[in-house]
Amino acid sequence: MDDGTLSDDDTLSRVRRFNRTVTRRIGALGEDYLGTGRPLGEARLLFEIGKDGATVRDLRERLALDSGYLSRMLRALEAQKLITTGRDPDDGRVRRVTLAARGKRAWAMLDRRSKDMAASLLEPLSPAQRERLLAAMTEIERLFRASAVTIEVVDPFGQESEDCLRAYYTELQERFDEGFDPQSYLAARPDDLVPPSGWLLVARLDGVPIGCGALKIGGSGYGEIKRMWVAKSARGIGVAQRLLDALEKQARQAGVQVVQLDTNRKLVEARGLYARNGYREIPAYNTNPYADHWFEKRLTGSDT
Amino acid sequence: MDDGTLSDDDTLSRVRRFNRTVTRRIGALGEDYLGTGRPLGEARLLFEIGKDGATVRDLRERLALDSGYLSRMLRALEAQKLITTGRDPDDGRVRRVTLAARGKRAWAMLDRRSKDMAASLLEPLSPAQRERLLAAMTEIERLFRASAVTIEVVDPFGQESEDCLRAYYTELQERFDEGFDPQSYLAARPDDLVPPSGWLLVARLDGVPIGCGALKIGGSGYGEIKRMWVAKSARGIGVAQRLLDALEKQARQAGVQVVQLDTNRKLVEARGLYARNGYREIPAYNTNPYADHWFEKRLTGSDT
DNA sequence: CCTTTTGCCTGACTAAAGTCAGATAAAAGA
DNA sequence: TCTTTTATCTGACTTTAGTCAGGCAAAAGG
Repeated sequence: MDDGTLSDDDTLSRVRRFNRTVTRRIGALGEDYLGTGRPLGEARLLFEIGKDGATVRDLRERLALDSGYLSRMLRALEAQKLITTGRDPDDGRVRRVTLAARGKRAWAMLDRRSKDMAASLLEPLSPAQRERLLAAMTEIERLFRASAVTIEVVDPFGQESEDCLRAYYTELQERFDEGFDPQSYLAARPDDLVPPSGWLLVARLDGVPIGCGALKIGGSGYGEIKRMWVAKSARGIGVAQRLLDALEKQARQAGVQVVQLDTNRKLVEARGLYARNGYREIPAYNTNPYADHWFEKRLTGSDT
Repeated sequence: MDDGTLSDDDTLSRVRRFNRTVTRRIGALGEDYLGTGRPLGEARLLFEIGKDGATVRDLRERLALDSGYLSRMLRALEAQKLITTGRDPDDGRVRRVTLAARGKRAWAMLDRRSKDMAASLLEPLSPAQRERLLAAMTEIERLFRASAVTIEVVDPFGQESEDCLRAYYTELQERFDEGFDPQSYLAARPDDLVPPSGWLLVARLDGVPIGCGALKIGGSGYGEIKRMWVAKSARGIGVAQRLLDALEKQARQAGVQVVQLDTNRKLVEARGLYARNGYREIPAYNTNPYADHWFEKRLTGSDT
């Protein structure tokens, strides 16, 4: 439990300090936002509607606003002739909001201000400093994304499971030399992934599935890892590692002593991941036509 | 004017994206702040009062609040028995605010939440990722600080001028082998630094002077740079470079063709700065007892 | 000692932000 | 078809955040 790094007070205060610094800096910009003479709420709303317009439902979700409140603000914007609203052609309940000419101008002004603000942050810096700032920003964003990834057990019959599986198969199809035919593949059936005989984990970023991994319990202390997949857009931030950790933890809890898995020679990153995590290559333990390598790992004392 | 880097749309959108990402992440914390059931303003105030208490004047300054508004909030906290107030022993006009027992508990809770939040950001990351996150945060803070530094012409008879000069002299005293005695030093007199016969520039960070530099106009196209100083706490973020740039710009505008300056052998960074900026070492042009090196630079076509 | 200045407080406002309980109409489901 | 759900709107509120004009007392300056 005592993690050393996490309980380190200094580390935490570093993070808190960063928050303070950045909020102050960005708070100052927020005021600039207001510099348009419009209340912040309206400005944000206007900005969020964007050039292409949006549905009210979408806005409500994106800005996390009370539906009544949003409706009122929209009407205020309408009264100022900044937006026009109309029914959504596909669903008569949904309203579509579009920027009117004045609204487009207001939007452009907000956009300009936002750019100016960003520029004013860079302006006093030397080219070298700018480069370092951008690099650090990119790094922070990546790591914030990484930190926002959650892993959860899901129903293998659910929608998300299906979406992940389809994405997984599509990827295999693209990458395998021999192509990929789900029919001939030794897939785990959804029934095999219902606890306690198996688990399907999904990794999400902002609610959207971006990876999965499954554990199938076999006989006499054996377990098999299947369906390891991470969306291209979310690679390089340690999602696969976390999925693997979670699966192994789950396996341990289920009394599994040896975890096995197979993989294709084209999936190099996967092989690297398994090697890093102490998986040893073993002879084929199944006849999966798409498998070129078979691995196993003996799980030792629980470490959590 | 066309800077290339600054007008680069991609660079700006990078910055804006960072702002969005971070605000969202930190906005989520703001709500956590609220998770205490207290309005944000009160929570911030309570937090700012801190374990040691604070004077009302201090709070007003730190949180940039209207004095009436602050007073009202304090009264609200008092009504909730979170704080107690009393006169400042040194100045009967000033009021001191101290956390009462309940206030201390509330404060501890806010502190806990803030820590938890920071921890929850780190928790999903691997040790290597954590390290990189902290490094990037430190870098961003440094560069934000750098970007927040402003440079302005000030009155050489003013308070800030005096403060800077004293700090400058103290530093010289510490660093020169031979010590430093202002009396025997060939200082620029304040009168020499009043435009248009001279300029005194002060660099500020959050309103606090952290550096200065002066330009003294001599005869026949000559100018001399004096009083170059940057506070220890603000070194390594390019303040001296910016001061030098500003002084040279000022010199150009004043028709100066050659800038001269002297410096002591112990001020190595300064010598490096001048060398980097095209200053050539020349024979002694004065009899300053503390000078070991004399430099000059011929200013060419204006570049701004 | 008298005038200013400083620090804090009060009263009287306002605007922004947000909540909540229905009402209404379209779409989906049984 | 009838019910239920979903998407939005309206009206009636509250809370938060903030401004501004004085007012009073302590301290500082002359």
